[in-house]
Amino acid sequence: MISTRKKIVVIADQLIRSSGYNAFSYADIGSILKIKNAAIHYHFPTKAALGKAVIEETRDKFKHGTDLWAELSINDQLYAFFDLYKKNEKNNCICFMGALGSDYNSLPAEMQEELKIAHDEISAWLTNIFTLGKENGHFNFKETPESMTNFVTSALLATLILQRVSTQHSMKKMCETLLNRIAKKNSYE
Amino acid sequence: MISTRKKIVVIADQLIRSSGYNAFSYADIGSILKIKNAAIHYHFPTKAALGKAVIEETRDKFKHGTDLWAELSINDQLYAFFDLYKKNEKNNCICFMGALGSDYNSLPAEMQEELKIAHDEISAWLTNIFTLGKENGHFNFKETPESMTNFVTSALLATLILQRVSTQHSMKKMCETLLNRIAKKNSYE
DNA sequence: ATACTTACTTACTAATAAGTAAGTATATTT
DNA sequence: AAATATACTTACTTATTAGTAAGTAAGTAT
Repeated sequence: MISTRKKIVVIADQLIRSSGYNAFSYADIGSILKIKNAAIHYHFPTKAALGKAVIEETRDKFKHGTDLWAELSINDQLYAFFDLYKKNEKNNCICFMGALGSDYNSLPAEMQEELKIAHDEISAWLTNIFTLGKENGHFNFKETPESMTNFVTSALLATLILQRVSTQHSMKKMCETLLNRIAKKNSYE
Repeated sequence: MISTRKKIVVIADQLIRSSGYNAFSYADIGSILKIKNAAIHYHFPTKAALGKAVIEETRDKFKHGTDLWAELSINDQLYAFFDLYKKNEKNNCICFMGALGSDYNSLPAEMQEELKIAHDEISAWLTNIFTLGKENGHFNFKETPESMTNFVTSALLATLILQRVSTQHSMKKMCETLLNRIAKKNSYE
């Protein structure tokens, strides 16, 4: 049995990533869950608190997910990371960083801070993957791991956004292009 | 002397790219221009019409800009394109495609259509640059020009967004990385 | 001189937003 | 059995939103 609180966060997350933070209201969530406006305020006094909770939940999920991948090979961990974006593509959602980063200046301060922390955590994880992959010879690229992290997260974030505007953007193709640049041999797929 | 109509479009453009389409109101524009709400409605009956006008203006500026570049070398035209993003970086603005693409599902239909046209025009121009550059040997990359266009526009769009969230993203570095991948020799800067 | 257009202002409406105060039913604790 | 906490609903407030109707001052055309 999932708590109402949890359900609210899940729906808010979907609304943020499909319509944007400033485009959804408590009424949208209420009508989906068949509860009143005030019930959502009971769990999250302000919209900022709800927005922050969505980012926290995303951080938790990422931490939990990457912990589960820890026993996989470096290659497979990178593929698993790519799969997160392919899943978003399938659900017609952009990633939370694309959704909230583009609205950054209109976000409440507590969400801005939380978003920065989330970005740093994801970047740190991916940079570590690239560092290890380079050390043990699985990966072969000239740039620094940090630079490659910026490169890859940028490409994946933007591909989700641009898919809405044009049919020519495909996550599968983007992942292949990225892997060609990262790995010695493309053993993916 | 700049018309009020033009001023409204310029300010709306800045507001969209700094705060987002759903985060700005006619009141914001009115307070900047010291005119009343209704005066903006006189020029743009609906917010959708204003939003559409902003995209049309951006299309015009791009068309005009690229026409002026037509006599430059292929390399210099690409650098000029990169400079558009560096200018945005300086003004602490994301690009209109990043701002409106991420809010795509909450945009009025007439803006969605206009945005798709704008994307196709920009993609077509850049793809042509890559095609010509490849043909005459200035560029040297394995992917198709179309694929490279997706790659480059994604990287530039996302770099502007992610700069808000992290100091580690630099447009200068991203452009260098991209040029390393595009050109035989990096003659840039 | 009169009619008409342009570019507004004043003064509003209806809808929606986030947020709150007070009450209620149900379960849990003491 | 009484008190308390949980998870809401009802009913509201205040602010802001996009949008409109009617009026006006200044210029332009006839």
